[in-house]
Amino acid sequence: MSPRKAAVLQADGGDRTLREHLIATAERLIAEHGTAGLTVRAIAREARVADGVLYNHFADKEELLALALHAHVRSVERSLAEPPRRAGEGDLDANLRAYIAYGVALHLAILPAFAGLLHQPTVLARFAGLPNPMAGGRGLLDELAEYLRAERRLGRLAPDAGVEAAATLIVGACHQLVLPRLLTGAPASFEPIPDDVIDDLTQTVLNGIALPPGSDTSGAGPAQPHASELRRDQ
Amino acid sequence: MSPRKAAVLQADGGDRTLREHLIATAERLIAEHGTAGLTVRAIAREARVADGVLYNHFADKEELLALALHAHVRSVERSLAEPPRRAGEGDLDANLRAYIAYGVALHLAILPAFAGLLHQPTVLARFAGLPNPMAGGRGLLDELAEYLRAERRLGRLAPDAGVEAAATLIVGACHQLVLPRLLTGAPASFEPIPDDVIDDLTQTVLNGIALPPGSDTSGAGPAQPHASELRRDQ
Amino acid sequence: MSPRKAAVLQADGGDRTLREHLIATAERLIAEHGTAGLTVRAIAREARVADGVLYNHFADKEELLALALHAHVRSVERSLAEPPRRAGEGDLDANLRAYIAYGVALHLAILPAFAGLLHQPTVLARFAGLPNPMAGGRGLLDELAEYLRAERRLGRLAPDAGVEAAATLIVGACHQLVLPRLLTGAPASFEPIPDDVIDDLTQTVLNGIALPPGSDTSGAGPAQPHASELRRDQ
Amino acid sequence: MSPRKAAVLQADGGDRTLREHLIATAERLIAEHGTAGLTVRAIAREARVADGVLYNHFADKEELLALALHAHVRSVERSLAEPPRRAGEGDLDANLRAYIAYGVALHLAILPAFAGLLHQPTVLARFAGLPNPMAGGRGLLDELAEYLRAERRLGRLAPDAGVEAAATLIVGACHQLVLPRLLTGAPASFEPIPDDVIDDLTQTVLNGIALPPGSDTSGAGPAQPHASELRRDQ
DNA sequence: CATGAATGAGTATTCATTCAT
DNA sequence: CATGAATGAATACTCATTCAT
Repeated sequence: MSPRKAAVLQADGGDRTLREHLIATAERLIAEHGTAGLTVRAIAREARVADGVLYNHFADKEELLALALHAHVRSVERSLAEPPRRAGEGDLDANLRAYIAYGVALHLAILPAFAGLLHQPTVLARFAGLPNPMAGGRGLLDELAEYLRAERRLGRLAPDAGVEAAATLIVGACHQLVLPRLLTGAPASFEPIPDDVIDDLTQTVLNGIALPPGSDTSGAGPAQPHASELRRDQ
Repeated sequence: MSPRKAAVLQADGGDRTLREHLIATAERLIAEHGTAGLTVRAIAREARVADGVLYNHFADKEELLALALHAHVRSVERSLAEPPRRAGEGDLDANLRAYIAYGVALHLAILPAFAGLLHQPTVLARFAGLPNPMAGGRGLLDELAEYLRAERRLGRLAPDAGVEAAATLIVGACHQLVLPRLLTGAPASFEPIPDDVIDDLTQTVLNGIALPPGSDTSGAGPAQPHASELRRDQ
Repeated sequence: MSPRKAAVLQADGGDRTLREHLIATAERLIAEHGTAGLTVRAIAREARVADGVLYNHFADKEELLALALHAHVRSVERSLAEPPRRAGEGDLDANLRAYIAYGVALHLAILPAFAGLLHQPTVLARFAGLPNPMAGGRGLLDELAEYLRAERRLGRLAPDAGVEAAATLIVGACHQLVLPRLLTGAPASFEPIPDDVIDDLTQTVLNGIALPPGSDTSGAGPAQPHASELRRDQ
Repeated sequence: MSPRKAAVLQADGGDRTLREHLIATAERLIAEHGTAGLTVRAIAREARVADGVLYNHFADKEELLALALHAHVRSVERSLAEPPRRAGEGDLDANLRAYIAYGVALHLAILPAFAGLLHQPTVLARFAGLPNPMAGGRGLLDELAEYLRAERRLGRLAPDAGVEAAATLIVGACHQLVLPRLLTGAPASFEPIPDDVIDDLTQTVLNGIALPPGSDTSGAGPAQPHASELRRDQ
């Protein structure tokens, strides 16, 4: 008399609801092929489940997609070595490098999934409504800014360091390293970003590109105020 | 002797070809709603023209899209104050700010248009075949890197400045400032980025966030080598 | 547990699948109007069914056409008295007549269906892939030639009889009797070929048209070698 | 003040009307690629003439096609060595062979053109209304029958020869030799029919395939009346 | 509550025909 | 009378969604 269970779940341990099974299946398809061109039928077939079952558990395709996207992001986050959350520990330099590596890996895994949804505001809105909406760049950005703020508080960064700007630069660089690949190649099988590129980004953010203090281009005093004198005081 | 003219062109000034009219219409639709979900019929209806007329002027939808995209990019570029191409002129600080402002505005206007095409490589390929394929991020990146390299050559930047990294950071930041908006709203409704955000980015790239030379957090010597000593020599 | 059933099937006896219903409908349309100009929508409308339903049961239009064509050919074959397959039995004369009658009736019913496909080789290829690909003329030709060869082996035909030629003549005559009708009317309105036409063909193939042996037109010897002396030995 | 002339005609000698030019162009296209898939635009482009000009000279596409088809048939006829029209002259044998060769060549050139029209009754009706509608098999059939009738009258054929049947068999064989090629291969570049195939057909029609007079299969008298005794008298 | 066939609006593209110039 | 761009109905096919079983 209890409600029928989908065959595919009986084959399983049986401790997963069909709803969860569908989300997991959609998540896997999103991870493998991105969101674009993903049809309801493909999900149902991959889940070894009837087409219409989706509508017993979700309002529509968009709700399922939002949930699957969410699950995808969370599982990507889980699979990556977390960037250092505690300021003051370890090498500042290495910590920053870890953030960059993390951001690149995160975007590499997540951006393709979002690419197909940019014109589906309802999916994104639903996604935003879910707990832990860390993805999309915003979450990482805030976390990094917070970390940098803490480091600044601890005196490991310049007291006038533009931490929000630095966070934007770093997370943005992660996008920039990933985007060109999305425009040209297959979603999977991307080669890793070379270490020296990440090193250069780290050092450049730390030190900037202005002339070092005391240098002189003309021999007759600085033609322009030294960068360190410009800091925040413009 | 001349063939019939489309009704919509007679109502107009009348000196525009239907081909131009169609490109302009598609361009407007792209600017307003992005490329994704843009149908041939929507373009024809918006242009107040029969469905099939498109194929009298373009090989297929993709050709029209590529041309409209191109027109969109060019008109955006035309509407923006160009960044300084000549190194050594003007304020380095102001030049960088101009680049950032330009990049942000460019991406703000252009990214939504490209977003829908991430999975239609053929349109992108056709677009790349058109003259002035500067957009897409790549062009700006190279141009900025080249500018920075020239400034470094002129001695207006640190001799060991990571110009490629800086370019990546800056262009990436432009993406980062725009991407979150893509996930929430319609392209047409995007507001400009505040000036102080751009200023902060500029200063941070120029000066970095490391502790200034000579500063000391513990009074017992630097716990870690000073940033300027790390430069390129690790 | 079972999914919905098409409304049109409920009105029917109800024991037919929609797939069968679609094939039968297409078959009827082919029988009535031939294959050419037959659209997917026409089939769906005639079957009182939604447009897209076709693609739940067939890969594409061509598969349905090939199957309907196949069904048409089989039902025509079933409706016709089969020609004698065993040589040596019955009247040679009557056997031949039966072959001709069969061929004419077959072509009369089948040629219009194939006519529209002369330039759609893919449908023909799929059709050829189905079991019992006897139609199209080739099958009947081979079968008839084989039958005649057997009769010759049994001594019921002249030892030098041109059985392949005879088969070509007979099957060709079947075409010839049908083709002119294709050019003028609708397939459904074709009337059967009169019996005496078939008789004449039979006798002419059996006996030829040359002068009988021993006859003489001029009284001064044959102006040309007698036909029977020409047999195969020229 | 005289009506404008199409540019393409001025380049010509100028003694051809545009109507004739269009018919000739369509004829050439039909000869090269058949009737199927032949578009009005293709004809106009090939004729180097505006699309709409067709409708100044013909009621519609179908009228032009019927006329072009007619012209095609006539020009094919003109290009072929005519079969012997005069009975009593030459070798009967050779004459028949010439008819077969003619029929095969005629059908090879003409059938592809008709293939695409089998479902356009209006084109065919218009074609039938034109003078000299010899094609389609009917014309050749009648001519051959008439020739055979004359030979019979002259005593060069059996007095009870089934000339209509023989004509049907021969013309039909011509179809049969051509049709299989149409179903499988490219319209052009067909290899010629081997001479011995034509010889066999000729001899078989002349002599039939029945047992020769006086032969006996069982030694106990003919199991069935001899073919020559069956002639016309059943 | 699962099933999966049925639905039908929607997609890009073609092409005979019209008609202002 | 020629022009050739404009027209729009038609084509095969897709896919999110529904619903009787």
